[in-house]
Amino acid sequence: MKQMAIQLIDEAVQAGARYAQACNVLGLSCRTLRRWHQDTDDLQDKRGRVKRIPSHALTDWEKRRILEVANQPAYKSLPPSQIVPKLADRDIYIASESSFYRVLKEHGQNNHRGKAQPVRKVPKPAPVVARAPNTAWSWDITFLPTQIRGQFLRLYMMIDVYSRNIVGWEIHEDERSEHAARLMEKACLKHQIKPDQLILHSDNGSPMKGATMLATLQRLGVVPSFSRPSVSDDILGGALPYLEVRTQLPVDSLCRH
DNA sequence: CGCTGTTAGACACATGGTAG
DNA sequence: CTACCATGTGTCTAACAGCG
Repeated sequence: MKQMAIQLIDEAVQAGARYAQACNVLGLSCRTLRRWHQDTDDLQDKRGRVKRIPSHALTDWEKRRILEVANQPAYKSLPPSQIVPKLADRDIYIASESSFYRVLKEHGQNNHRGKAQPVRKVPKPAPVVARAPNTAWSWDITFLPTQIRGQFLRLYMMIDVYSRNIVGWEIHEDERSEHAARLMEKACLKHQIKPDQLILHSDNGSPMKGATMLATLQRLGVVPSFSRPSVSDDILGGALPYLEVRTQLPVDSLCRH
């Protein structure tokens, strides 16, 4: 390609054309042509070559060494973030933590070598929006200290998410799905909840998910909703709450309860 | 609730190449 | 010589889920 361009331009110049004009026709600068003339032994176009390996790239030997070390019994169950410092303690440096990750990934060996489970993408559910009173309730059990050290009572409390009104509460000595079911029944009766009117949100405690409670909810036509595992702000006030509140009430009226 | 392990991405830097 | 681009490496950080 280069050789052909040089030949074409030379022929044009011999025929009386100017270098600049001739180069322009081919879309080349004069400097490029002069460099090509100086460098006639290497006329290969080096642009866009697929593989250009920097001089500081890891060598095959270094990559093999990374795999070798990572597969040694002492290191085979450790992540690069631990292998690299352990090697450093022995005055050995092969490559950085990131390079270890890259090389292991390249060879399909980066499969959560440590104790932690791989990160799983849990899709965020569409938020439940409370736009009116008695459309979404939330409930939980709170430990109440007694005068006897180490002994606690349990406060079962349900609030209406929209108005923050306490819709029902009871105190018991233990955590049981039966207590929760009875409280739910009383609250629904008191507030005249109709089937399919209400969503009840809670965390994932055993009384919340107990068979008695779930059966009661089903009988009352209340839709159960649970926080996602390991997500602590799914109920109220979190940055991305599972349960959102659209309330028009003044703040001081909310604080009165 | 705070820490840990893992991963992806942003960024800086070095190197090697072309274009002007 | 400078500007610019592509690529590889190292460092740091944020995000996320799991764990104690």
